[in-house]
Amino acid sequence: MRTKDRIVETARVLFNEQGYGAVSVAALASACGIAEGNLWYHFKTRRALLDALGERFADAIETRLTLVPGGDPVAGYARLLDAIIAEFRDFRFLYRDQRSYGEHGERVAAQAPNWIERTYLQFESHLGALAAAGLLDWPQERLRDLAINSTIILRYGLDHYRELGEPTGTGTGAVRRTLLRHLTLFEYRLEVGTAAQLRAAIEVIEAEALAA
Amino acid sequence: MRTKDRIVETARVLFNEQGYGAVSVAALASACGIAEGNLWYHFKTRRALLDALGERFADAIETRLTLVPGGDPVAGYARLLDAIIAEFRDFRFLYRDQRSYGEHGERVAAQAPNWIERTYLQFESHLGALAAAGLLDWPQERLRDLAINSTIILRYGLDHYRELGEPTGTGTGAVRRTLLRHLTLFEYRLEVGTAAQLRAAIEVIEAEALAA
DNA sequence: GTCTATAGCCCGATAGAC
DNA sequence: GTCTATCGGGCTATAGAC
Repeated sequence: MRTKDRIVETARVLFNEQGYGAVSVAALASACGIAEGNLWYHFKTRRALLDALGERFADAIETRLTLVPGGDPVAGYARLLDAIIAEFRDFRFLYRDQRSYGEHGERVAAQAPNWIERTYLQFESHLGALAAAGLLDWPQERLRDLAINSTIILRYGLDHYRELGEPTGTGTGAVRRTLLRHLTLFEYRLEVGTAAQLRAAIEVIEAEALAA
Repeated sequence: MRTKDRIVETARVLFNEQGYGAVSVAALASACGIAEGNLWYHFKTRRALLDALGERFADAIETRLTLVPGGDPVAGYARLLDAIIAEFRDFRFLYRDQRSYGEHGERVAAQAPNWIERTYLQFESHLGALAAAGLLDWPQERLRDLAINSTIILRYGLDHYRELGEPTGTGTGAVRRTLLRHLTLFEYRLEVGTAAQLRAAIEVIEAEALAA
């Protein structure tokens, strides 16, 4: 199964770099160092390859969604930011190139709206934990709006900075800027030390992305 | 020149509906009721057609960017919302299908970052006008962040609701939801009557989109 | 499992008659 | 300006030898 996995991983990287529609099966096989026919042996259709990546994507999301507040709420929120940014980065083409393939695979198509709703709830619970600990001064009834707006800004941050003409590759600071942008939504209501901790966490996430 | 204009307009609608990459020149010619060769006469390359649409797009943006505060700041802000939503709707494929063509045309590619920056400033000045009139209670130093975050949420609202599995065509309420979503950023700091006026304006914009 | 070879299709673009 | 006819190329996918 080693070749099959290498195909999937190489495809993920190439799709992220060049776009799903711009990577032909021939180019992918070449990048894998195998013949094109061999790739067709492992994946009967181009679509089957996309679906395999969709399954990986679904697993990553479900894992991230298990992150619930507990212990230090600041550290918990930093972990959530780290995980969601990694998700956006590792499966960027799935977020970006949706028009290049008719529809997602069954699992992704069926679950995507549900994942977004649960992401809202996840952010709401983490932000609620900060509020409950007295670190975030935010009224309960506006917590859901804050969670939704945070999710949207994190989700589209990289796309937005690309449209602004800034590079979005690793080490360009686009991740950092996206995280700081979402922080502007509520930083002025954070306890000073908490704000500093989150800013420090953001620098760590950016540095980790650079190392990876 | 009537045929040429009809090609451009038909292309705009089809690209918005089906995506730039999904509309072949043959399909476009068929939709225009002309032969494919005739279309090649009017546009030497598929790319030339895209550039023609890019010019229209640039004109629409420059027109929208001329909207400056003056007179009633609430009415002025409502006009801005109306114009920017129309822009997102009329040239949706240019915002959405950027991966389907290598790069934008010269004018769009060169100006896009500048347009975004000026849009930030435009929102900042309109929100500032509301604040200056005592209708929005928002500190001067956080006005720019509010403007940027508003811009981002308006820009990606339709995309987000589509990912949420909701229809985004005309009359589906996606425009309304997008506008209301951006309003959650500062509605709680608006004077009550102003909030009501903006909500009413949003209903008008949604109704107009339905009629058009 | 991996390869070579090739079928079959659709696309963007051209040539040339009217 | 508009048409019909066609070319060359790249792509997904298949057939079959090793």
